[in-house]
Amino acid sequence: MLDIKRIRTEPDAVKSALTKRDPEAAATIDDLLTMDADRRKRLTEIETLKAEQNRFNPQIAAIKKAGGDATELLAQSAQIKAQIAGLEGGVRESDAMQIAALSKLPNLPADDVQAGGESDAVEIAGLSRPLREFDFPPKPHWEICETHRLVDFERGTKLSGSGFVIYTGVGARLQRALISFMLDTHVSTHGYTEIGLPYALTRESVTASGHIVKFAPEMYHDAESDLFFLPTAEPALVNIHRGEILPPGALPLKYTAHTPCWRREAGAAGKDTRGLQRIHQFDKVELFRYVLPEDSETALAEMTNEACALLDALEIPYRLLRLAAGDISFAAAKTIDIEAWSPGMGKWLEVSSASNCTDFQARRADIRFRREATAKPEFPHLLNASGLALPRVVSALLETHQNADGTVTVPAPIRPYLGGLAVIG
RNA sequence: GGAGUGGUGGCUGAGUGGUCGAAAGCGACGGUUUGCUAAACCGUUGUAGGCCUUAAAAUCUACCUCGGGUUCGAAUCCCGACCACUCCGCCA
Repeated sequence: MLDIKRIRTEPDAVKSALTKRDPEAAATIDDLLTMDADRRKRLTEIETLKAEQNRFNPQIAAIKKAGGDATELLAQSAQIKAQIAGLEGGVRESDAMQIAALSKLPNLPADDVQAGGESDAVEIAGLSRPLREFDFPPKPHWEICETHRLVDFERGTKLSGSGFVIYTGVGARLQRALISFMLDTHVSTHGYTEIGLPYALTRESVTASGHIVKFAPEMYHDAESDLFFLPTAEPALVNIHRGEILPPGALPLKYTAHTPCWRREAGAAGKDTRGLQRIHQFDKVELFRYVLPEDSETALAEMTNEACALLDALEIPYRLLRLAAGDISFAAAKTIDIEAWSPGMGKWLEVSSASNCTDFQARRADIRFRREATAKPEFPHLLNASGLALPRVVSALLETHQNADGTVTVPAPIRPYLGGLAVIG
Protein backbone atom coordinates (compact mmCIF):
# COMPACT_ATOMS: atom_id res chain seq x y z
CA MET A 1 0.00 0.00 0.00
CA LEU A 2 1.25 3.46 -0.90
CA ASP A 3 1.23 6.28 1.62
CA ILE A 4 -1.77 8.55 1.00
CA LYS A 5 0.12 11.43 2.62
CA ARG A 6 2.91 11.04 0.13
CA ILE A 7 0.45 10.96 -2.75
CA ARG A 8 -1.10 14.11 -1.34
CA THR A 9 2.16 16.00 -0.88
CA GLU A 10 4.06 14.90 -3.99
CA PRO A 11 1.50 13.71 -6.52
CA ASP A 12 3.70 14.40 -9.53
CA ALA A 13 6.62 12.30 -8.31
CA VAL A 14 4.25 9.43 -7.52
CA LYS A 15 2.60 9.71 -10.92
CA SER A 16 5.82 9.67 -12.87
CA ALA A 17 7.21 6.70 -10.90
CA LEU A 18 3.98 4.81 -11.36
CA THR A 19 3.88 5.57 -15.07
CA LYS A 20 7.06 3.54 -15.50
CA ARG A 21 5.29 0.35 -14.55
CA ASP A 22 1.57 0.95 -15.01
CA PRO A 23 0.29 4.09 -16.79
CA GLU A 24 -3.30 3.10 -16.03
CA ALA A 25 -2.62 3.09 -12.32
CA ALA A 26 -0.87 6.44 -12.61
CA ALA A 27 -3.95 7.87 -14.28
CA THR A 28 -6.09 7.10 -11.22
CA ILE A 29 -4.05 9.35 -8.94
CA ASP A 30 -6.04 12.50 -9.66
CA ASP A 31 -9.30 10.75 -8.90
CA LEU A 32 -7.80 9.40 -5.74
CA LEU A 33 -6.82 12.90 -4.62
CA THR A 34 -10.33 14.18 -5.28
CA MET A 35 -11.75 11.31 -3.28
CA ASP A 36 -9.31 11.97 -0.49
CA ALA A 37 -10.24 15.65 -0.25
CA ASP A 38 -13.91 14.75 -0.19
CA ARG A 39 -13.35 12.11 2.45
CA ARG A 40 -11.50 14.50 4.73
CA LYS A 41 -14.20 17.12 4.34
CA ARG A 42 -16.86 14.65 5.45
CA LEU A 43 -14.66 13.44 8.29
CA THR A 44 -14.22 16.94 9.63
CA GLU A 45 -17.97 17.57 9.50
CA ILE A 46 -18.83 14.43 11.33
CA GLU A 47 -16.13 14.84 13.94
CA THR A 48 -17.29 18.35 14.70
CA LEU A 49 -20.82 17.06 15.26
CA LYS A 50 -19.57 14.27 17.49
CA ALA A 51 -17.61 16.75 19.57
CA GLU A 52 -20.77 18.81 19.95
CA GLN A 53 -22.78 15.80 21.01
CA ASN A 54 -20.14 14.66 23.46
CA ARG A 55 -20.41 18.01 25.22
CA PHE A 56 -23.98 17.19 26.22
CA ASN A 57 -23.11 14.01 28.06
CA PRO A 58 -21.51 15.43 31.21
CA GLN A 59 -24.28 18.02 31.44
CA ILE A 60 -26.97 15.36 31.28
CA ALA A 61 -25.14 13.30 33.83
CA ALA A 62 -24.90 16.26 36.20
CA ILE A 63 -28.59 17.12 35.92
CA LYS A 64 -29.66 13.53 36.46
CA LYS A 65 -27.40 13.21 39.46
CA ALA A 66 -29.00 16.33 40.96
CA GLY A 67 -32.42 14.87 40.25
CA GLY A 68 -33.30 17.52 37.64
CA ASP A 69 -35.13 17.30 34.33
CA ALA A 70 -32.90 16.84 31.31
CA THR A 71 -35.62 16.50 28.68
CA GLU A 72 -34.54 19.54 26.70
CA LEU A 73 -30.91 18.55 26.51
CA LEU A 74 -31.87 15.01 25.58
CA ALA A 75 -33.89 16.36 22.69
CA GLN A 76 -30.99 18.48 21.42
CA SER A 77 -28.61 15.59 21.71
CA ALA A 78 -31.00 13.33 19.82
CA GLN A 79 -31.19 15.88 17.03
CA ILE A 80 -27.43 15.94 16.58
CA LYS A 81 -27.36 12.20 16.74
CA ALA A 82 -29.75 12.07 13.82
CA GLN A 83 -27.51 14.39 11.83
CA ILE A 84 -24.52 12.19 12.52
CA ALA A 85 -26.40 9.10 11.44
CA GLY A 86 -27.20 10.83 8.16
CA LEU A 87 -23.55 11.56 7.45
CA GLU A 88 -22.04 8.34 8.68
CA GLY A 89 -22.92 6.24 5.65
CA GLY A 90 -21.17 8.70 3.39
CA VAL A 91 -17.98 8.66 5.43
CA ARG A 92 -17.86 4.90 5.51
CA GLU A 93 -18.36 4.79 1.79
CA SER A 94 -15.54 7.26 1.16
CA ASP A 95 -13.26 5.31 3.45
CA ALA A 96 -13.97 2.05 1.71
CA MET A 97 -13.54 3.62 -1.72
CA GLN A 98 -10.21 5.13 -0.78
CA ILE A 99 -8.86 1.90 0.65
CA ALA A 100 -10.04 0.02 -2.41
CA ALA A 101 -8.43 2.52 -4.77
CA LEU A 102 -5.21 2.63 -2.76
CA SER A 103 -5.02 -1.16 -2.58
CA LYS A 104 -5.01 -1.38 -6.34
CA LEU A 105 -1.88 0.73 -6.74
CA PRO A 106 1.38 -1.21 -7.02
CA ASN A 107 4.60 -0.14 -5.33
CA LEU A 108 6.65 2.65 -6.90
CA PRO A 109 9.58 1.30 -8.91
CA ALA A 110 13.01 2.32 -7.62
CA ASP A 111 14.83 5.09 -9.45
CA ASP A 112 17.30 2.74 -11.11
CA VAL A 113 14.59 0.45 -12.47
CA GLN A 114 14.05 0.87 -16.19
CA ALA A 115 10.61 1.29 -17.73
CA GLY A 116 9.27 -1.50 -19.91
CA GLY A 117 7.98 -5.04 -19.79
CA GLU A 118 9.21 -8.62 -19.78
CA SER A 119 11.54 -8.18 -22.73
CA ASP A 120 13.21 -5.13 -21.21
CA ALA A 121 15.09 -6.91 -18.43
CA VAL A 122 18.71 -5.83 -18.23
CA GLU A 123 21.57 -8.20 -17.63
CA ILE A 124 23.48 -6.61 -14.77
CA ALA A 125 26.45 -8.91 -14.31
CA GLY A 126 28.44 -11.03 -16.67
CA LEU A 127 28.16 -14.78 -16.63
CA SER A 128 29.24 -16.21 -13.29
CA ARG A 129 31.44 -18.86 -14.95
CA PRO A 130 31.92 -20.00 -18.52
CA LEU A 131 29.23 -22.32 -19.83
CA ARG A 132 30.46 -25.85 -19.93
CA GLU A 133 31.44 -27.13 -23.38
CA PHE A 134 30.08 -30.59 -24.05
CA ASP A 135 31.76 -33.13 -26.34
CA PHE A 136 28.47 -35.02 -26.49
CA PRO A 137 24.88 -33.78 -26.83
CA PRO A 138 23.71 -32.95 -23.28
CA LYS A 139 20.42 -34.56 -22.36
CA PRO A 140 17.46 -32.74 -20.83
CA HIS A 141 16.90 -33.50 -17.15
CA TRP A 142 13.77 -35.59 -17.69
CA GLU A 143 15.81 -38.13 -19.61
CA ILE A 144 18.46 -38.21 -16.90
CA CYS A 145 15.73 -38.58 -14.28
CA GLU A 146 14.21 -41.51 -16.10
CA THR A 147 17.55 -43.25 -16.65
CA HIS A 148 18.38 -43.18 -12.95
CA ARG A 149 14.78 -43.34 -11.68
CA LEU A 150 15.08 -40.03 -9.87
CA VAL A 151 11.56 -38.84 -10.64
CA ASP A 152 8.42 -40.78 -11.49
CA PHE A 153 6.43 -38.46 -13.71
CA GLU A 154 3.69 -40.92 -14.75
CA ARG A 155 2.80 -42.06 -11.28
CA GLY A 156 2.90 -38.49 -10.01
CA THR A 157 0.16 -37.76 -12.50
CA LYS A 158 -1.68 -40.89 -11.41
CA LEU A 159 -1.74 -39.67 -7.82
CA SER A 160 -2.56 -36.02 -8.24
CA GLY A 161 -3.07 -35.17 -11.89
CA SER A 162 -0.78 -33.48 -14.37
CA GLY A 163 1.83 -31.20 -12.93
CA PHE A 164 2.60 -33.33 -9.90
CA VAL A 165 5.67 -35.55 -9.61
CA ILE A 166 7.05 -38.22 -7.31
CA TYR A 167 10.72 -38.01 -6.40
CA THR A 168 12.12 -41.47 -5.93
CA GLY A 169 15.27 -42.96 -4.47
CA VAL A 170 18.35 -40.84 -5.09
CA GLY A 171 16.10 -38.20 -6.65
CA ALA A 172 14.22 -37.73 -3.40
CA ARG A 173 17.42 -37.84 -1.45
CA LEU A 174 19.13 -35.34 -3.75
CA GLN A 175 16.36 -32.86 -3.22
CA ARG A 176 16.50 -33.29 0.55
CA ALA A 177 20.28 -32.89 0.40
CA LEU A 178 19.96 -29.64 -1.52
CA ILE A 179 17.39 -28.28 0.94
CA SER A 180 19.66 -29.08 3.89
CA PHE A 181 22.69 -27.63 2.14
CA MET A 182 20.87 -24.40 1.37
CA LEU A 183 19.38 -23.98 4.84
CA ASP A 184 22.65 -24.82 6.54
CA THR A 185 24.52 -22.31 4.41
CA HIS A 186 22.03 -19.55 5.14
CA VAL A 187 22.00 -20.27 8.86
CA SER A 188 25.72 -20.89 9.41
CA THR A 189 27.33 -18.64 6.83
CA HIS A 190 24.76 -15.94 6.14
CA GLY A 191 23.37 -15.48 9.66
CA TYR A 192 19.71 -16.30 9.11
CA THR A 193 17.28 -17.76 11.63
CA GLU A 194 15.59 -20.91 10.38
CA ILE A 195 11.78 -20.88 10.53
CA GLY A 196 9.37 -23.82 10.24
CA LEU A 197 6.13 -22.42 8.86
CA PRO A 198 2.51 -23.47 8.53
CA TYR A 199 1.81 -24.30 4.89
CA ALA A 200 -1.64 -22.72 4.78
CA LEU A 201 -2.71 -19.19 5.62
CA THR A 202 -5.95 -17.47 6.52
CA ARG A 203 -7.61 -15.04 4.16
CA GLU A 204 -6.61 -12.25 6.50
CA SER A 205 -2.94 -13.17 6.10
CA VAL A 206 -2.89 -13.43 2.33
CA THR A 207 -4.76 -10.14 2.16
CA ALA A 208 -2.31 -8.36 4.43
CA SER A 209 0.66 -9.45 2.34
CA GLY A 210 -1.04 -8.40 -0.88
CA HIS A 211 -0.84 -11.90 -2.33
CA ILE A 212 -4.57 -12.22 -2.73
CA VAL A 213 -4.28 -9.52 -5.39
CA LYS A 214 -1.30 -11.00 -7.18
CA PHE A 215 -1.88 -14.70 -6.70
CA ALA A 216 -5.63 -15.17 -6.26
CA PRO A 217 -6.17 -17.37 -9.33
CA GLU A 218 -2.90 -19.20 -8.64
CA MET A 219 -3.45 -20.23 -5.05
CA TYR A 220 -4.89 -23.54 -3.95
CA HIS A 221 -7.68 -22.82 -1.52
CA ASP A 222 -9.63 -24.94 0.92
CA ALA A 223 -13.14 -23.51 0.87
CA GLU A 224 -14.28 -25.32 4.00
CA SER A 225 -11.76 -23.65 6.28
CA ASP A 226 -11.06 -20.69 3.97
CA LEU A 227 -7.33 -21.39 4.06
CA PHE A 228 -4.87 -20.71 1.27
CA PHE A 229 -1.88 -22.94 0.57
CA LEU A 230 1.40 -21.10 0.23
CA PRO A 231 2.26 -20.11 -3.34
CA THR A 232 5.60 -19.16 -1.73
CA ALA A 233 6.82 -18.73 1.85
CA GLU A 234 6.86 -14.97 1.45
CA PRO A 235 3.28 -14.23 2.61
CA ALA A 236 3.81 -16.37 5.70
CA LEU A 237 7.06 -14.58 6.54
CA VAL A 238 5.43 -11.17 6.15
CA ASN A 239 2.59 -12.13 8.45
CA ILE A 240 4.81 -13.30 11.28
CA HIS A 241 5.04 -9.70 12.47
CA ARG A 242 1.72 -8.40 11.19
CA GLY A 243 0.31 -5.67 13.40
CA GLU A 244 3.43 -5.45 15.55
CA ILE A 245 5.65 -2.58 16.58
CA LEU A 246 9.18 -3.99 16.74
CA PRO A 247 11.25 -2.68 19.67
CA PRO A 248 14.53 -0.76 19.27
CA GLY A 249 17.38 -3.04 18.23
CA ALA A 250 15.11 -5.70 16.73
CA LEU A 251 16.18 -4.94 13.16
CA PRO A 252 17.47 -6.44 11.02
CA LEU A 253 15.47 -9.67 11.20
CA LYS A 254 16.74 -12.36 8.85
CA TYR A 255 14.58 -15.43 8.30
CA THR A 256 15.05 -18.49 6.12
CA ALA A 257 12.47 -21.20 5.61
CA HIS A 258 11.95 -24.28 3.51
CA THR A 259 8.38 -24.84 2.39
CA PRO A 260 6.51 -26.52 -0.39
CA CYS A 261 4.90 -24.00 -2.74
CA TRP A 262 1.62 -24.66 -4.53
CA ARG A 263 0.59 -22.93 -7.71
CA ARG A 264 -2.22 -23.75 -10.05
CA GLU A 265 -0.26 -22.33 -12.96
CA ALA A 266 -3.62 -21.46 -14.43
CA GLY A 267 -3.40 -20.80 -18.14
CA ALA A 268 0.17 -22.00 -18.38
CA ALA A 269 -0.68 -25.44 -19.74
CA GLY A 270 1.58 -26.52 -22.56
CA LYS A 271 4.21 -23.85 -21.99
CA ASP A 272 7.59 -24.96 -20.62
CA THR A 273 5.88 -27.79 -18.82
CA ARG A 274 8.13 -30.66 -19.76
CA GLY A 275 9.88 -32.35 -16.86
CA LEU A 276 10.37 -30.32 -13.70
CA GLN A 277 10.11 -26.87 -15.22
CA ARG A 278 6.64 -25.92 -14.11
CA ILE A 279 4.89 -28.12 -11.59
CA HIS A 280 1.98 -27.45 -9.24
CA GLN A 281 3.86 -28.30 -6.08
CA PHE A 282 7.53 -27.60 -5.61
CA ASP A 283 9.95 -27.02 -2.76
CA LYS A 284 11.73 -23.77 -2.15
CA VAL A 285 14.08 -22.27 0.38
CA GLU A 286 13.22 -18.65 0.99
CA LEU A 287 15.22 -15.74 2.39
CA PHE A 288 13.42 -12.88 4.07
CA ARG A 289 14.57 -9.72 5.82
CA TYR A 290 13.03 -6.88 7.80
CA VAL A 291 15.50 -3.98 7.69
CA LEU A 292 15.90 -0.27 8.43
CA PRO A 293 14.71 1.79 5.45
CA GLU A 294 18.19 3.12 4.75
CA ASP A 295 19.60 -0.43 4.59
CA SER A 296 17.28 -2.05 2.07
CA GLU A 297 19.33 -1.25 -1.03
CA THR A 298 22.38 -2.99 0.45
CA ALA A 299 20.26 -5.84 1.78
CA LEU A 300 18.93 -6.60 -1.70
CA ALA A 301 22.47 -6.90 -3.04
CA GLU A 302 23.48 -9.14 -0.14
CA MET A 303 20.51 -11.44 -0.57
CA THR A 304 21.19 -11.76 -4.28
CA ASN A 305 24.77 -12.71 -3.45
CA GLU A 306 23.62 -15.25 -0.89
CA ALA A 307 21.49 -16.99 -3.51
CA CYS A 308 24.34 -16.83 -6.03
CA ALA A 309 26.75 -18.33 -3.50
CA LEU A 310 24.73 -21.54 -3.59
CA LEU A 311 24.93 -21.79 -7.37
CA ASP A 312 28.65 -21.05 -7.24
CA ALA A 313 29.14 -23.86 -4.75
CA LEU A 314 27.14 -26.21 -6.97
CA GLU A 315 29.19 -25.05 -9.97
CA ILE A 316 26.13 -24.07 -11.95
CA PRO A 317 26.55 -21.08 -14.28
CA TYR A 318 24.01 -18.29 -13.97
CA ARG A 319 23.28 -14.71 -14.94
CA LEU A 320 21.58 -11.80 -13.16
CA LEU A 321 18.76 -9.74 -14.59
CA ARG A 322 17.29 -6.51 -13.33
CA LEU A 323 13.61 -6.67 -14.24
CA ALA A 324 11.90 -3.75 -15.93
CA ALA A 325 9.26 -1.78 -14.04
CA GLY A 326 6.33 -3.43 -15.81
CA ASP A 327 7.55 -6.91 -14.98
CA ILE A 328 8.16 -6.70 -11.23
CA SER A 329 5.62 -8.01 -8.78
CA PHE A 330 2.92 -5.85 -7.24
CA ALA A 331 4.63 -5.13 -3.92
CA ALA A 332 8.19 -4.79 -5.22
CA ALA A 333 10.13 -1.62 -5.98
CA LYS A 334 13.00 -3.53 -7.53
CA THR A 335 13.57 -7.14 -8.50
CA ILE A 336 16.67 -9.08 -9.47
CA ASP A 337 16.19 -12.47 -11.12
CA ILE A 338 18.84 -15.17 -11.10
CA GLU A 339 18.76 -17.53 -14.05
CA ALA A 340 20.69 -20.78 -14.17
CA TRP A 341 21.81 -22.25 -17.46
CA SER A 342 20.16 -25.45 -18.57
CA PRO A 343 22.46 -27.06 -21.15
CA GLY A 344 20.11 -29.98 -21.85
CA MET A 345 17.23 -27.69 -22.79
CA GLY A 346 19.44 -24.89 -24.05
CA LYS A 347 17.80 -22.15 -22.07
CA TRP A 348 17.87 -20.07 -18.92
CA LEU A 349 15.83 -21.11 -15.88
CA GLU A 350 14.66 -18.66 -13.22
CA VAL A 351 15.88 -20.18 -9.97
CA SER A 352 15.57 -17.10 -7.79
CA SER A 353 13.85 -13.76 -7.67
CA ALA A 354 15.02 -11.19 -5.14
CA SER A 355 12.81 -8.20 -4.39
CA ASN A 356 13.00 -5.08 -2.32
CA CYS A 357 9.43 -4.27 -1.30
CA THR A 358 10.50 -1.13 0.58
CA ASP A 359 7.78 -0.03 3.05
CA PHE A 360 4.91 -1.20 0.81
CA GLN A 361 4.23 -4.57 2.44
CA ALA A 362 4.99 -3.23 5.91
CA ARG A 363 2.38 -0.50 5.56
CA ARG A 364 -0.20 -2.93 4.25
CA ALA A 365 0.50 -5.47 6.98
CA ASP A 366 0.87 -2.75 9.63
CA ILE A 367 4.39 -3.71 10.68
CA ARG A 368 6.39 -0.94 12.35
CA PHE A 369 9.53 -0.45 14.40
CA ARG A 370 10.99 2.09 16.78
CA ARG A 371 14.53 3.40 16.55
CA GLU A 372 14.48 4.48 20.21
CA ALA A 373 12.21 3.57 23.10
CA THR A 374 10.45 6.93 22.88
CA ALA A 375 10.62 7.41 19.11
CA LYS A 376 7.65 7.43 16.75
CA PRO A 377 7.00 4.13 15.00
CA GLU A 378 8.24 3.88 11.38
CA PHE A 379 7.73 1.31 8.65
CA PRO A 380 10.65 -1.07 8.05
CA HIS A 381 11.60 -2.27 4.58
CA LEU A 382 10.83 -5.89 3.71
CA LEU A 383 12.78 -8.00 1.24
CA ASN A 384 12.43 -11.51 -0.07
CA ALA A 385 14.59 -13.77 -2.23
CA SER A 386 14.43 -17.38 -3.24
CA GLY A 387 17.46 -19.23 -2.10
CA LEU A 388 16.64 -21.32 -4.15
CA ALA A 389 13.73 -22.96 -6.01
CA LEU A 390 14.43 -26.68 -5.96
CA PRO A 391 13.12 -28.30 -9.15
CA ARG A 392 14.96 -25.94 -11.44
CA VAL A 393 18.16 -26.28 -9.44
CA VAL A 394 17.81 -30.04 -9.69
CA SER A 395 17.30 -29.71 -13.45
CA ALA A 396 20.27 -27.42 -13.96
CA LEU A 397 22.46 -29.52 -11.69
CA LEU A 398 21.70 -32.79 -13.42
CA GLU A 399 22.12 -31.33 -16.88
CA THR A 400 25.27 -29.39 -16.05
CA HIS A 401 27.10 -32.23 -14.34
CA GLN A 402 26.06 -35.09 -16.60
CA ASN A 403 28.76 -37.22 -18.18
CA ALA A 404 29.06 -38.86 -21.61
CA ASP A 405 28.38 -42.29 -20.10
CA GLY A 406 25.06 -41.14 -18.70
CA THR A 407 26.21 -40.74 -15.09
CA VAL A 408 26.04 -37.48 -13.14
CA THR A 409 28.85 -36.14 -10.98
CA VAL A 410 27.59 -34.88 -7.62
CA PRO A 411 29.00 -31.44 -6.70
CA ALA A 412 31.30 -31.71 -3.66
CA PRO A 413 29.31 -29.55 -1.17
CA ILE A 414 26.27 -31.82 -1.18
CA ARG A 415 28.10 -35.17 -1.09
CA PRO A 416 28.10 -35.23 2.73
CA TYR A 417 24.32 -34.94 2.63
CA LEU A 418 24.15 -37.99 0.33
CA GLY A 419 26.24 -40.29 2.42
CA GLY A 420 29.34 -39.43 0.39
CA LEU A 421 27.81 -40.27 -2.98
CA ALA A 422 30.06 -38.79 -5.69
CA VAL A 423 28.40 -40.09 -8.84
CA ILE A 424 24.77 -40.84 -9.68
CA GLY A 425 24.66 -43.84 -11.95
C1' G B 1 -16.88 -32.60 17.97
C1' G B 2 -19.59 -31.64 23.17
C1' A B 3 -19.62 -28.59 27.97
C1' G B 4 -17.74 -24.48 30.60
C1' U B 5 -14.67 -20.01 31.61
C1' G B 6 -12.37 -15.88 29.74
C1' G B 7 -10.13 -11.99 26.22
C1' U B 8 -8.42 -4.38 29.38
C1' G B 9 -2.31 -0.33 27.59
C1' G B 10 4.96 -3.21 26.69
C1' C B 11 3.63 -6.79 31.04
C1' U B 12 0.65 -7.96 35.68
C1' G B 13 -4.00 -6.39 37.05
C1' A B 14 -8.50 -2.96 38.88
C1' G B 15 -12.74 -1.24 36.75
C1' U B 16 -20.51 -3.93 35.68
C1' G B 17 -23.99 2.31 32.27
C1' G B 18 -22.08 8.78 33.08
C1' U B 19 -15.87 13.89 33.33
C1' C B 20 -12.49 6.26 32.00
C1' G B 21 -7.83 6.71 27.33
C1' A B 22 -8.85 3.83 31.55
C1' A B 23 -6.57 2.89 39.12
C1' A B 24 -2.29 0.47 41.01
C1' G B 25 2.22 -2.13 40.37
C1' C B 26 6.21 -3.60 37.09
C1' G B 27 9.05 -2.23 32.92
C1' A B 28 10.90 1.74 29.79
C1' C B 29 12.54 6.88 29.14
C1' G B 30 14.29 11.77 31.34
C1' G B 31 16.22 13.93 35.81
C1' U B 32 18.12 14.44 41.13
C1' U B 33 21.45 11.92 44.30
C1' U B 34 26.19 8.94 43.57
C1' G B 35 33.65 7.64 43.16
C1' C B 36 31.09 3.47 39.95
C1' U B 37 26.93 0.19 40.06
C1' A B 38 22.62 -0.55 42.82
C1' A B 39 18.93 1.67 45.80
C1' A B 40 15.91 5.92 46.77
C1' C B 41 13.22 10.15 45.09
C1' C B 42 10.79 13.42 41.17
C1' G B 43 8.75 13.55 36.35
C1' U B 44 7.29 11.38 31.61
C1' U B 45 5.30 7.22 29.31
C1' G B 46 -0.22 3.98 23.72
C1' U B 47 -1.79 4.21 18.48
C1' A B 48 -4.20 6.21 14.30
C1' G B 49 -6.77 10.09 11.93
C1' G B 50 -8.73 15.23 11.28
C1' C B 51 -7.88 20.45 11.99
C1' C B 52 -4.10 24.12 12.14
C1' U B 53 0.76 24.41 10.43
C1' U B 54 7.30 25.53 7.76
C1' A B 55 7.06 22.49 12.09
C1' A B 56 5.52 21.72 16.91
C1' A B 57 2.12 22.71 20.67
C1' A B 58 -2.93 23.15 21.51
C1' U B 59 -7.50 21.11 20.06
C1' C B 60 -11.07 17.50 18.08
C1' U B 61 -12.42 12.21 16.71
C1' A B 62 -11.74 6.99 17.17
C1' C B 63 -9.64 2.71 19.52
C1' C B 64 -10.30 -1.61 26.45
C1' U B 65 -9.67 -8.88 20.62
C1' C B 66 -12.74 -7.86 16.02
C1' G B 67 -17.73 -6.68 13.76
C1' G B 68 -22.76 -5.31 14.65
C1' G B 69 -26.75 -3.62 18.20
C1' U B 70 -29.26 -1.09 22.62
C1' U B 71 -28.69 4.01 24.97
C1' C B 72 -28.63 11.07 25.36
C1' G B 73 -24.14 8.27 27.10
C1' A B 74 -20.83 1.55 26.59
C1' A B 75 -14.45 -1.15 28.72
C1' U B 76 -19.15 -2.04 31.40
C1' C B 77 -25.61 -4.44 28.64
C1' C B 78 -27.17 -7.66 24.00
C1' C B 79 -25.86 -10.58 19.33
C1' G B 80 -22.10 -12.70 16.10
C1' A B 81 -16.99 -13.96 14.81
C1' C B 82 -12.10 -15.11 16.19
C1' C B 83 -8.67 -16.62 19.86
C1' A B 84 -7.03 -18.75 24.69
C1' C B 85 -7.68 -21.97 28.90
C1' U B 86 -10.19 -26.29 31.59
C1' C B 87 -13.01 -30.95 31.31
C1' C B 88 -15.03 -34.95 28.09
C1' G B 89 -14.76 -37.47 23.27
C1' C B 90 -11.79 -38.50 18.90
C1' C B 91 -6.99 -38.77 16.73
C1' A B 92 -1.10 -38.70 13.97
